Amino acid sequence: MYSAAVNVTVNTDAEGGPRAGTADRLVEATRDLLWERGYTGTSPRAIQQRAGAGQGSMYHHFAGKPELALAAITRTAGELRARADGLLSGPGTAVERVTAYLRRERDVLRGCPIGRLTQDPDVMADPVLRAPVEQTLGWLRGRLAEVLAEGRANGELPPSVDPSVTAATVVAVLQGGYVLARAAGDTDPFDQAVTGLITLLARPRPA
Amino acid sequence: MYSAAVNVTVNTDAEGGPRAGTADRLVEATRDLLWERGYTGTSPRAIQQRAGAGQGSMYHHFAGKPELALAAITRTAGELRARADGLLSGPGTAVERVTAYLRRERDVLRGCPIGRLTQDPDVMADPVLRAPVEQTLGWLRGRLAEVLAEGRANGELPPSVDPSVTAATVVAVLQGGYVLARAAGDTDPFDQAVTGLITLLARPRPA
DNA sequence: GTCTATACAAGGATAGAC
DNA sequence: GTCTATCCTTGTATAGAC
Repeated sequence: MYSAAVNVTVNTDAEGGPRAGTADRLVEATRDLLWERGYTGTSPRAIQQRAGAGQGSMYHHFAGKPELALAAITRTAGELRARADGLLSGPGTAVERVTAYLRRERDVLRGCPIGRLTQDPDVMADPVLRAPVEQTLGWLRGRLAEVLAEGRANGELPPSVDPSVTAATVVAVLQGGYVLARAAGDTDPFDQAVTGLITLLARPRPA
Repeated sequence: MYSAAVNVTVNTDAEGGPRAGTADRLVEATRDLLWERGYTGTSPRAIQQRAGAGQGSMYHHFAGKPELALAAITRTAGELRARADGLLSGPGTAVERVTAYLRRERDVLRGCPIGRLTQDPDVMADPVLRAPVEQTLGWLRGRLAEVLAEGRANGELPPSVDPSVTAATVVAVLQGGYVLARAAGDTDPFDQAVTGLITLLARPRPA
């Protein structure tokens, strides 16, 4: 079994930066590769090459591929959560904050680094690797539901808009928007999906 | 280069059925494995075992993994399109047909067999394999846009509902719903995402 | 901590017998 | 058409020297 904690030399440089320690560089390389190629498509060799580390070095810092993946996924999940919370807990009305989150700048054609893991059977089959994926997306739906509930409470949104249900719709539009954009090789479908949702959400209530 | 045409012995049995020809069984096995494990995660060996065919047999019928994958993807794309069109061109008002399509029975936890290929870098990197993915999802958006345009024309939907834009939203909710369901290990988030969308779509227009 | 050597299964395919 | 033998590369890791 491998644990969530990773031994990383204390390092004042930014994570993964040019002067980062070897362990950090390995984690950053793994993050990139998981995002691009998924778990199955990512080999230890490829990680080592991208990190500029040797075989022995990698296995000194990490027990193997699953442990490295866990470190990578955990770090990515933390960042995703922090950025989402920054916008959803920021200034503005409820609908404005949800809109800001939907419209925030994204690397659309690369897709969601957490959502994509959902398609990786080896990740989903391993409870340890799966947990951060499940938790992150679960948290996001919950946080969005809170904001939507605010909006309903203060009359921005009609009573027909169930917060939990609508939160699922919002996250689904993002995750699905990535799929459409990648299929089309173009960010347009993503932007359209988001625009369509915002239009439906912001439509003035029936008098 | 491999082509889209596949030599399949004329066979009165259902495709992939118990008495299907070897070529058909290979294609069916490939379809299953692509759906479950993606392109990178699917080996020729695994295909042969699932199809009950030997090495030599497989390479007699197909030039290699990419050609098999193309046959599998093409068949899956055709089925997806036929089923969607059946509902979208069926009876009922525009909103009813879109709702019927959204609510149709699905193997939610397995996800979309076409959408998932979007996450496979080796598929997306190959124009031949990529084309059916791009076309199928593009066609679906277009067909939905037509139905939504009908709905707007006859007053079911308000003028604010742009058909193309909303079609992207509809497909995104489905594709993203799969992601959420798989992450949660539960079909609920999918159903919620769909319900949320239908609620927003069917909301009576402001007087 | 990092390097090199070694190991062995699996991926992906070809050759030629039957 | 199908089977077996063979081939080379890559995936994933261990062992031990430096």
